Amino acid sequence: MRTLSQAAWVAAGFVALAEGGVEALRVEPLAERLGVTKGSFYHHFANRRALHEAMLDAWEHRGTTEIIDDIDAAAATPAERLRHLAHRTMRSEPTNDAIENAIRAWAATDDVASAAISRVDERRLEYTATLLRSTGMSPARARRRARLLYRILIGEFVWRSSGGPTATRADIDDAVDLILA
Amino acid sequence: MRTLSQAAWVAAGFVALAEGGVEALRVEPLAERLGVTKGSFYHHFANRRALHEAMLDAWEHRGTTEIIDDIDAAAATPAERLRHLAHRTMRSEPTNDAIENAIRAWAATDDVASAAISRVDERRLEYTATLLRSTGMSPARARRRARLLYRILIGEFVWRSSGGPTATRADIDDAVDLILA
DNA sequence: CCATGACCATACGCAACCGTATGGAAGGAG
DNA sequence: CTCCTTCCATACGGTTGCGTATGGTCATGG
Repeated sequence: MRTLSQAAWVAAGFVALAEGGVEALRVEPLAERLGVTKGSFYHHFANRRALHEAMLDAWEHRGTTEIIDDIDAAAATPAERLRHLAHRTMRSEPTNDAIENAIRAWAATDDVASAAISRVDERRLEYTATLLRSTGMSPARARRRARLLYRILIGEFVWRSSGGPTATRADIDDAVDLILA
Repeated sequence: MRTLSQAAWVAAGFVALAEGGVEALRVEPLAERLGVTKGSFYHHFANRRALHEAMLDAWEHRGTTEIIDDIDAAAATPAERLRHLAHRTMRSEPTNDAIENAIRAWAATDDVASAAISRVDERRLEYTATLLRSTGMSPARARRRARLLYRILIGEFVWRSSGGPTATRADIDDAVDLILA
């Protein structure tokens, strides 16, 4: 007997989130997509809001440690790690883009989402600043340049998903060079 | 007798858009906010979608010519104009941030919104690239740097509205200096 | 076996909206 | 004054979705 779990609902939620934003996180459509009725949903979750918060939790965990570990493993020197971070952002899957952007847009009107994404942003930012300091940059400048790079990456994500151009390899390398200058 | 117009509905729509995103653009809540009933709405618009498109039209006109004219009038040299453009973005009103971000998020799932914002982006980008070329930069590099600056500005808008830090004057000046380097 | 709990279907009440149909008030044109 | 148009109120039907209540099924431990 094939039975569902909270995780299955969360996974389906991310698909819906990527396709239609937060407003697409509706119980009955999700149930139909999963081939069950909402009786199942309300067995696993107290209400719609509980799914939202479970999704934010899951995303927060994946959004921090996963990326950082991956980059640490893939490159050795700080400059190479920065480049890898930027390129990874550039060629991220469209679904990931859409999820991240949907959550960021969501955060504009939801305090819990805002708090979650702020924690993720802060960890990524601190990681980036640490890399920059490792290249010999002063702490204040490293922090400022990290914020700048982070703005560029957010801009790339958001612009791309609203019809903008995809950054080329040269674009990314140019940006990283400027950050390191 | 105080009577409404399409423009009044569009203006109320922008307030709602800034507060709650596209999903807040609902006919009956808007009517209540305006102190009328939806009978008025359906006199001025064929349906909900017509309001959406009227708003996109209005926003597209304001988002291009207005800003560019303002900057051309406020500063003379290309470098000064770039700096003014960046600072203007930095200290834009929260309401404008919210509207722009809401439309950009909207564009991820709506073709008409996507087309509108793409036209606005292209005009701003071309304007920025022209400024950069005026400083003696090569066309290809100017175009690339313009895209980079645009990513920074989008990142600033979006990040700020999702709980991120507001760029300081030093941040902005630093970024403009890098773009011009 | 059978009793219990996990998992889900079904059915219901309720609320928020969309869009339509219709009539009424108000002001100007003739 | 009368008619016509503009603008809006009221009332209605229909859809979508939330949350609850209740019962059914199936596996499993005792």
